[in-house]
Amino acid sequence: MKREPSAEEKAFLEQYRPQDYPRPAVAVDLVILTIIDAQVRVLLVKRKEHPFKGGWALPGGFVRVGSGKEQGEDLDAAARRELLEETGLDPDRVLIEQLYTFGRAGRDPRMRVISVAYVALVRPDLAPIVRAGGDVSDADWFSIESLKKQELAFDHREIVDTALSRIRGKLEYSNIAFDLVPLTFTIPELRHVYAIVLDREMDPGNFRRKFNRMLEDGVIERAPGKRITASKPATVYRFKRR
Amino acid sequence: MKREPSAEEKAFLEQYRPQDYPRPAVAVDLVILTIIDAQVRVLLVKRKEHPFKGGWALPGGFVRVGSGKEQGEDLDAAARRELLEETGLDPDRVLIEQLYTFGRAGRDPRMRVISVAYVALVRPDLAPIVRAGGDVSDADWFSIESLKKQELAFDHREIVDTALSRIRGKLEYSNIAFDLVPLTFTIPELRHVYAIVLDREMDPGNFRRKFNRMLEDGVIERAPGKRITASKPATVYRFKRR
DNA sequence: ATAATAGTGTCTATTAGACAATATCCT
DNA sequence: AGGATATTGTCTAATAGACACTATTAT
Repeated sequence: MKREPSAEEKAFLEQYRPQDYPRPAVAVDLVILTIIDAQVRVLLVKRKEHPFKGGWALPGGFVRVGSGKEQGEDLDAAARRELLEETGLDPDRVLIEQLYTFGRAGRDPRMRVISVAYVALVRPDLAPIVRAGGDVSDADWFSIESLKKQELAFDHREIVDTALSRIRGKLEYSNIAFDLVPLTFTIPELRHVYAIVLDREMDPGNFRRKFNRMLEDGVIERAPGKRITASKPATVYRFKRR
Repeated sequence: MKREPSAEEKAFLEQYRPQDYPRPAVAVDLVILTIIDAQVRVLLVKRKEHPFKGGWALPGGFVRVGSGKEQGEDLDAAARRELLEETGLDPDRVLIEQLYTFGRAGRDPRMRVISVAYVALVRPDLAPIVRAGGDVSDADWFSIESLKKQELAFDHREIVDTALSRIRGKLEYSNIAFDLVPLTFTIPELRHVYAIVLDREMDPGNFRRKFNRMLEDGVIERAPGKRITASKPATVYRFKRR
């Protein structure tokens, strides 16, 4: 929106003082997903402070809001900053997108907190470096399965569920699967990702046919080499982009 | 999340005082859509105050945040309240759902405002009563076409575009079309809604076949009477729910 | 040689789309 | 009777799923 404010409007803005109606705190929370040991995993951090001290929660933090002309950081920037801070991962190498905004009154007992949730997909070859960043005991990749028996802080379970449902939906009609697989991959490996995320077997033949259409569309291309497996080696491909 | 805080945590909460880091204002903005005169229309209101005084903007307002134990209203509640206040429409009779959260720094020149945008679909038979609520000159249904030449306040054009793109997408795989049509409708009427929203003609025969599957699935049912038209009258149906 | 799985082929059912043909009502 | 459009029918192409079959490698 590029426009030139009128003189009158400029004057208004000069003398404008925000009313002190109570304002909520605004946070970004991240659902950082990857695949480790054939399981979908979400990164959780152990809370150091009340409330839910010692409990597991999604990584996140408050959005930086400046004062005066400096209004602070964009929401996306806050999400990317948190990703970097909490995992050490380069936000440019990770798919990160806004998920949904959770703002139920009382979701944080301290005060009114509105949380803009983001989902991030981390390629499994990048996931191991995450631990290196912080104290191992303070962050861990929880499998979705184990989450069923794990209590989460705040409404973070609901946020995780929303994220999974979103990712499962997008798997059908988008290319996000390529963000859950190393830079080069075989068709069976990609198929496993689908099977793991959707939690159902995919027919190898039918999957390959779908995949071949992507090849024809130029979305992916062959990469050099073959992947050695316990049986017949598989052709290696790579996604075109990045 | 139902849980019993420990005594220590209770003590923590008792003495907790929110830090006075600057906080953003949080608003809900509504993209209220309907169909009038065979055009998709969005409800805009004329701004009474700076900035953008006299300009057209999406209806909306700040989320009510309490202080202390009273944390105020949920985001959905705020959206429903604004809908009622700005249009007089019963939120229970209107499809309303969260769209996306816009929080770019500088999007409001006064101060940092994070806007949780909602989309609402108003059945065309309910749309006329909207005017009655407020001053006619202060609110109007703008056709999408006319919006191209109409400047909007803040980043509201981006919000409207996001809403339209969302609605167009959902038209393909959900039942939202029934929220853009009167309680009873004919197949051609429903087809016109698709054609208007997607901005392309729909083949009458093919559309009917898709529609017949909904009939078989029990999503819709025949309603009494026939719709008299300029030519052959059409069978009347109704959506099963509400 | 055998196990395992990569990769191909075939058949069926479903759905979208183009388009022709018929039915029914208003004027 | 004629115009308009609701409604039905037909054909083709694209896609998904079930499943049989062949190919190639490690062991």
